[in-house]
Amino acid sequence: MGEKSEQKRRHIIEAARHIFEEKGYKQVTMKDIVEACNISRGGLYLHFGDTESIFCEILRLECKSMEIFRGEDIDEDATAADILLLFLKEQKRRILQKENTLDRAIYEFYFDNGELPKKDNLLKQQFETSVRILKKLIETGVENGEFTCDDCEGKARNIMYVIEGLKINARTIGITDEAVDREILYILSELGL
Amino acid sequence: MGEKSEQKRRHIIEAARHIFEEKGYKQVTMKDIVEACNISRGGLYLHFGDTESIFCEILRLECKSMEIFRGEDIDEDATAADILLLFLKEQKRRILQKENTLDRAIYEFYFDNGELPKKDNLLKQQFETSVRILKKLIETGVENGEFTCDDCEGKARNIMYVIEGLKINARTIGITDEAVDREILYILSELGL
Amino acid sequence: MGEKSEQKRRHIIEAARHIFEEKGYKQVTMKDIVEACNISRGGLYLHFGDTESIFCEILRLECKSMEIFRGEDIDEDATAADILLLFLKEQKRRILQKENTLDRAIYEFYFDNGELPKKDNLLKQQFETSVRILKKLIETGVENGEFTCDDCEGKARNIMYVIEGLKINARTIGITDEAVDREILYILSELGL
Amino acid sequence: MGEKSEQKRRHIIEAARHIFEEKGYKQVTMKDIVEACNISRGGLYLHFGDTESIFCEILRLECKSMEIFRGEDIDEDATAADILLLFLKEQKRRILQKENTLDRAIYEFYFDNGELPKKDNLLKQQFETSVRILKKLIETGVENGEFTCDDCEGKARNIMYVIEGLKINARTIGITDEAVDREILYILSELGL
DNA sequence: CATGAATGAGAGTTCATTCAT
DNA sequence: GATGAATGAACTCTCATTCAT
Repeated sequence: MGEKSEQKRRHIIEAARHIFEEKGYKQVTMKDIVEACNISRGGLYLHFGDTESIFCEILRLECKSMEIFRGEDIDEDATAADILLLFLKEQKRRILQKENTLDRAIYEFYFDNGELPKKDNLLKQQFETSVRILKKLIETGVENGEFTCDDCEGKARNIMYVIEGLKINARTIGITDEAVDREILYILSELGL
Repeated sequence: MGEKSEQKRRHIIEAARHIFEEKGYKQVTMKDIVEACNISRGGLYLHFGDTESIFCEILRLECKSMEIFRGEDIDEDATAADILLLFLKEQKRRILQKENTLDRAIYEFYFDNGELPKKDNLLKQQFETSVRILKKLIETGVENGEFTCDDCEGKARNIMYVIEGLKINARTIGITDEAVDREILYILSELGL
Repeated sequence: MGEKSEQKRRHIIEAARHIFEEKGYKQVTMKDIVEACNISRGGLYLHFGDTESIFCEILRLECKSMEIFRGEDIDEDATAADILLLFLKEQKRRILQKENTLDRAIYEFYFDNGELPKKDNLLKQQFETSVRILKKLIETGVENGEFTCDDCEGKARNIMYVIEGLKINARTIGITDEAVDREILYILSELGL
Repeated sequence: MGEKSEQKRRHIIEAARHIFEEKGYKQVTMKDIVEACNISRGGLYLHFGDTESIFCEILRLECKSMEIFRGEDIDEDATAADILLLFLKEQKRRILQKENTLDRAIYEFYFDNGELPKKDNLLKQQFETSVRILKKLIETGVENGEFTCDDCEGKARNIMYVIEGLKINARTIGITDEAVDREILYILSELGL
C-alpha cells in the first residue's frame, strides 16, 4: 500500500515541480497543483498540507540528485583546464536556461525563508560545494603548471560570485549568450589561459 | 487641482514604498497600500489601477534620484584607490542593508517582468552605469600607477558581477560582514593593492 | 455614513438572531447568516469577523433590553402576591416558549465559553438580578403579612434554581404546561399562599 | 465472528465516549472517533453510520448501568436523614464534576433531538427515578419523625428541579462549591433539619 | 469483513474592483 | 474628484462518505 502512496506522492511532486518552474514560488496555489495533478482537493491535502511543504520536498530531492556538473562527461586523462572548461560550460547552460528551471522559485522561496537553518539551505550547500570543487581544480591546475594563481580559494570564491551575479542578472535584467562568454573568457584569462 | 492631485500622488508613492520595502513586490496588495495611505479605496484607484503601476512609478523616481555612490564625500585630491575604496564601501553597505531597501521587491518585480523594454530596466541601468564608473576609475588608477590591470573594462564588469553575486546571496542564503570584506580584499589584491 | 452602516449592522444582527433562534449557536455558519441577510460574503465580513462576535453583539443587545418582567403591567396598588404571580407567569411563559428564543443558543454558547469573565456573563446577570428582585418581593410580602418565610434570600435563590431546572428540562426532556403550574403552585404553597 | 464484531463495537463505544466527554456532542466528528479508535475509516462505518447512532448507543448503555446513587455505601440501619445526605452529596459531586462526564454532550444531544420518543429519553428517566426515590425517602423520614413535610412528592420534585438548576448553571455561568452547599443546606432546613 | 486512499461538497476568509452618493 | 460600502471570485482547508483492493 505504501508503494502506491509513494507513487502518488512522486506524481504530485512531479506535477508541482512544473508549476513551480512556470510560476515561481509565491504565486503557486494548492489549487494550481490540484489541477495539474488531476487529483481531488482533499487528495492533495492527504499528502501535503501546503505549498511550502511540497516545495521543500522538491528542494530535498533536488539536493539529492544534484551534482555540480555531471562527472560522467569527464575524460580519464582530462587536464584541469579541460575540466574547468566543462564546469564553466555547465554553469553557462544553467545561467541561460529559462524553462524547466526552479531557480526563480528557489530565489523567491529564500526571500521568504531567509531565516531557515543554514544546513537546510540548498543554495548555500550548492554554492559551497561549488567553491570547494573549483578550489581543488584550480590547485591541481596550478600544480600542473596549467594555471597561475596566488590565492586558489579566493579565486574559487570570486568565480562563484561572478556566476551568481550572472545568474541573477540573467533572470532580472536579462543577459546575452555573448555576455556570459565574455565573463568566462575573463575568468580564464586571469588564470593565465 | 493638478497641484493637489500631484501631492496626493506623491503621498501614495511614499507610503507604498515603505510597504514594498517591507513585503517585497508580489505580496503587496492594493489593500495594504490603501491602509498605509489613509486614503479611500476609490481614491487610490483614481490614481493607480494596480500595484504594478505604483511600483513602476516608484522605480522611475528611484531611477531619477539614483547615483551609484554619493560623490559629495569625495575629497578633491582623492586618489583613484581612495575613491575605489569609497565605492566598495558603499556597495558593501547596500549588500548588507536589510531594512529600507527595495532590493527584494525589485528582484521580484523583474522575475515577473523580465521582458520589459530594456531602457526601462532600472537594474540594467544601475549595473551598466556602475561598470562605466568603475572602468574609468580603474583606468585612472592604472595611469597613475596605483593599480595594475590589463583589461580595465573586463575587470570592472567582473567586480560588478561579484557585487551582484554578493547581493543576491545576502538576500537568500545570507552572508556575513566578514565574507563581504574578504571579497573586497580579494578584488583589491587583484588590482595590486 | 455611519448612520447607514449602523442600519446594516442592525439588519445583520436581526437576521442572525433568527438563525440562532432556529439552529442554536454552534451550527450557525457565516454562510447561513450571509444568506439570511441577502448580503454578499464579503459584505458580512465587513461588519463581523465570525459568528462569535455576532452572537456576542446579540447578547449585548439582549442584555440591554432585558428586564426580568415588564413592569408596565404592574398595577400601582398591586400586592406583593400579585406581583409574584405576575413574575412567575412571565417565567412560565419563558420556560415553555419554544420559538423565537435564544435560550438554546445561549446555553450552547456558554458551554463553549464557560471561562469568559463573569461580568460579561449574561446568564449570570440575569440570574442574580432575578434573585435580588425576588428577595425584595418576598421581604415586602412578609412585612405585609402576605407570605410566611424565614429566609427570604434562601427562598429567592431556591425559586430561581427551580425555574432554571424547569427551563433546561423544558428544552431537553420536555415539560408540560401542567408540570410548570404544579411547581409554581408548590412554590406559592411554601410561601403560605 | 459475531463475538469479535461485538468486541470491536464495544471498543468504538468506549473510545467515542471519551471524545464526547471532552468535546460535547455536536463538535464530535466521525474523524475524531476514527482517530481515537485506531480503526480504519471504513471500519467505523461498518458499525455506525454517523455520530448520532454512536451517541445513542452510548446513552443506551449509560441508561442500563445507571443508578441514582450507589446503594452499596448505605449502612443497614442508616436513618432517612443519613441517606438523604448521602444522596445530596452524590448530586453535589455530579453538579461540580467537570471531567469524565457526558452531561454537556447529553444536553447538546437533547437540544437537537427534543422530539425523540420519551421512553428513550435518558434524562427523563433519570429525573423521574430520582423523584421517586426522594419521595420515598422523605416519606420514610416524615414517618420516623426525622423530617417535617406536608407534600412529600412536591418537595421531592422541587428538590430535583433545584438540582437540575444547579447542574445547568454549573456548566454555563459556573458555580462554586459553597453555592452548592448553601442550596443543600436550604433544602435540609426546609425539611426541618 | 477491513482498509485507507480518494472524492467533492461546503465552510472560512481575503481582496481587487466597482459604484452610488 | 472622493468615499467606503458592497460585490463576488478565488483560495484554503476539513470532513462525511464511498469504493477498489
